Amino acid sequence: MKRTLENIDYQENTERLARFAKALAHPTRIAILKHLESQSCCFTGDLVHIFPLAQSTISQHLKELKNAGLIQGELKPPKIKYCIDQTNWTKAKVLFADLFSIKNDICGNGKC
Amino acid sequence: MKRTLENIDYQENTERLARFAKALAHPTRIAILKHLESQSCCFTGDLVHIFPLAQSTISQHLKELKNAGLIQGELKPPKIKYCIDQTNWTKAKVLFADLFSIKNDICGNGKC
DNA sequence: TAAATTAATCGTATATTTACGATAAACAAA
DNA sequence: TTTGTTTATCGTAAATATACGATTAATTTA
Repeated sequence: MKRTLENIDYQENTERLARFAKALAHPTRIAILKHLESQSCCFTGDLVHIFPLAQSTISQHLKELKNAGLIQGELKPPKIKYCIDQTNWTKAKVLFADLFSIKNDICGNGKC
Repeated sequence: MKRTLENIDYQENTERLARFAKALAHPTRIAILKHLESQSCCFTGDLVHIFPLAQSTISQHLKELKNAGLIQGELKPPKIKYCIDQTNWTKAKVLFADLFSIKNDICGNGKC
């Protein structure tokens, strides 16, 4: 970015969808989410063993997923259990589905 | 990124999904796609009038969408008509739907 | 209390992204 | 041929993303 950035006002959903997409814009994060889905939940340490990445790097990816609202962490001292945030996960699912289904609105008024 | 980058081998679909997500990771590009869907097609110039961004910036966003395969340009000298690339658009739709539907596979073997 | 375990955060280096203006290229129209 | 229109590309600046190792913080265990 540079100088201005204009601060364009996009539709709320457009902004939200872009944020979700950004969180999904890295293969490691997609893989983490897939793993969370299949295992329902997991700890940071599990992921450190699965991926050939530093613990701090995994932690950073988890932070981004958390900031995007796609996962949530539950304290299980001394570990932290991460799970999909079902509410936002569903929200994201709907937003993506909407984007890809516009084409089906043949008459362009949302009624068909 | 830095030094190593490890070059982790993720599943083909994971990589592809991440690339699509990256293309969608900016509100301007989402808005461009929504506009393309509603209008079916449009010229670069149209977008320059719609968004308060420099022509070169719009062009750059279009390039990224094109590189991701989500849109394609057709020469209509001296203009260029951009449309959704239906093939890849469908591919992306399926990949996102798959990601968000893993949860429905309750028994974890893809059979339910 | 001391040591071990777990995960976040800090500091840092490099790559990529995003924006702009300026220029170039392709073509139509005069 | 010259001019105007349209869009891509170049060069550049600033912000963000991605990776690492080192450190810190919280809690359990010995």
